[in-house]
Amino acid sequence: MRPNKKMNTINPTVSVDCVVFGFDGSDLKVLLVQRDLRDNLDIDDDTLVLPGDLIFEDEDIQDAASRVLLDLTGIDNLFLEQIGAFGSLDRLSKDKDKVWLYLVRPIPDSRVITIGYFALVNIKNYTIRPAGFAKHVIWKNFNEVGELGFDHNDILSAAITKLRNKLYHEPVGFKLLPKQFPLNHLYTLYNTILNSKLDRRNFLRRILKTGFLKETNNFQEGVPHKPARLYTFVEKKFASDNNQKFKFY
Amino acid sequence: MRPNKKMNTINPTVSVDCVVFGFDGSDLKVLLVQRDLRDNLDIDDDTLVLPGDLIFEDEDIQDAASRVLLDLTGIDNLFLEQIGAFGSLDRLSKDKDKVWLYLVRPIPDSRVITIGYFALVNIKNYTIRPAGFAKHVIWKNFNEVGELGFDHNDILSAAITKLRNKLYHEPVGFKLLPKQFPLNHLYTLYNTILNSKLDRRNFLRRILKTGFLKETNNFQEGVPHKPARLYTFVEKKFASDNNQKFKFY
DNA sequence: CAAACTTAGTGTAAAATTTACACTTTGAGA
DNA sequence: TCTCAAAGTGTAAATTTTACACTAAGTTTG
Repeated sequence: MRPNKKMNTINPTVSVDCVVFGFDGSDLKVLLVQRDLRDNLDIDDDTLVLPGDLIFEDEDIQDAASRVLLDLTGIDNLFLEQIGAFGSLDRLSKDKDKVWLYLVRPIPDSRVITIGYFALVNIKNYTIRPAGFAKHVIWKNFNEVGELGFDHNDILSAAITKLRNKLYHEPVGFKLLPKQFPLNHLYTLYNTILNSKLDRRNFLRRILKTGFLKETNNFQEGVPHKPARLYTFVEKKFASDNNQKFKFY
Repeated sequence: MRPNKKMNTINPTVSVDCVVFGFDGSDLKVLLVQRDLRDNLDIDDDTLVLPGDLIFEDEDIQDAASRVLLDLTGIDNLFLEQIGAFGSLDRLSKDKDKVWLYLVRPIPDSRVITIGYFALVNIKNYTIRPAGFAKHVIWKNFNEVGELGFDHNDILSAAITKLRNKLYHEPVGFKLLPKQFPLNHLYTLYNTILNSKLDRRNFLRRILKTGFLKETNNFQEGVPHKPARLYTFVEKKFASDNNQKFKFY
């Protein structure tokens, strides 16, 4: 092993943690893992945490985040954006967290700085979960998230703030929906995430005026009422229009 | 030395780098250091870099950024905000960067992830620089920044983007100006940083309507024309008004 | 098959905001 | 006292935002 070649060894001082948001049509959801089940530990600890892991020495940080999500959930190649670095000195100092660290980490006392990422997924793509994941990966309603392990509530707070800001300035809502969706789903999504009650007609008019939506000739199926027309997001249009003044809603 | 007590040892894998913006009345400036002079190296390398350093094991990241700025410039206690983590695998791989690393770093080949911070200062507070700093610390016009060491151009890009966004949504322009300032300085600042040519009357009206400015009974002195009235920023008013829809200009 | 139910889909007028635009005033300096 | 440079100031037209409620269409139930 040559000195300059780091053979995929673990970097014990830097980790990534991912906030994965989903939307089920009425609630905003976050992907969480129960760490004792994930790591096959036989301890009295049902703490939920964000999916995350230490990085490898020769691994790009964002690649590490992708790897974690792929390993854990089978979700590949998704929209990922950095939230920031979290490095408080006491971020690993809760008692239960220490127990866990001593059981699974090579250097349990190491100071670890974590880089938070956030992702938006269409939750329907992941309702049929590979069997192995079912036990320890859960979609939790954002509003019902309790105390998480480590400093993960802080990371989650930063993520929701970022999501809300993005919703105002970039067309990201679509990432939480299927390719084709009725406008009312988008409307509900905005109201849910922004905690608001927007005027429906004004919302529809404005969202259409942006030009990011294209109507299809398909309609909802299997609904017990008049089926709504489905729309798609016109991905191309955004990059060009990407000026500072853009306000999505 | 007890095992859990890390006696202020250096963490060789995590650093901080700071983008300090200043405004001299007509140009946006960035604080840069010439690393060979800073580190007393007798090498053929006049590369400019952002002020930065490795962190200590028992040091909060943001505290590390503060320390760097205090050590280097005498600037204490300033507005600092995280930009994000930068960790590309090749961020330290330019030839000149490697030479420098081998001369000053305990573990020159270590993979280092850096956390970027950005700061806004009133440049006038720092024109009288303590003698020791004068040689290697410079205020460079933002538009004239060339190739920096490491990945510091990337960090700078992220910083300017962040600054421009903040200018739209938060009253941060004041941090770049003295306590009392004429409105035209603020106007020039916006035009300079946003690369725009805003309508002057509309700008003044809107900026006053926000309620964040209070007129004083003081006027410019020593100017060869009608002295303008000076205004101050009413710090308190912001936090309360901090709603999502706020658009500063 | 008719009635009831549920959500889809649609327009307008008033209010508020934004935009474009140019001349007079004031103090300093020559 | 004349000149210069920036300060300071208003309005009308265009655009955007807001508030607001009924009809249409498909599904289900009796």
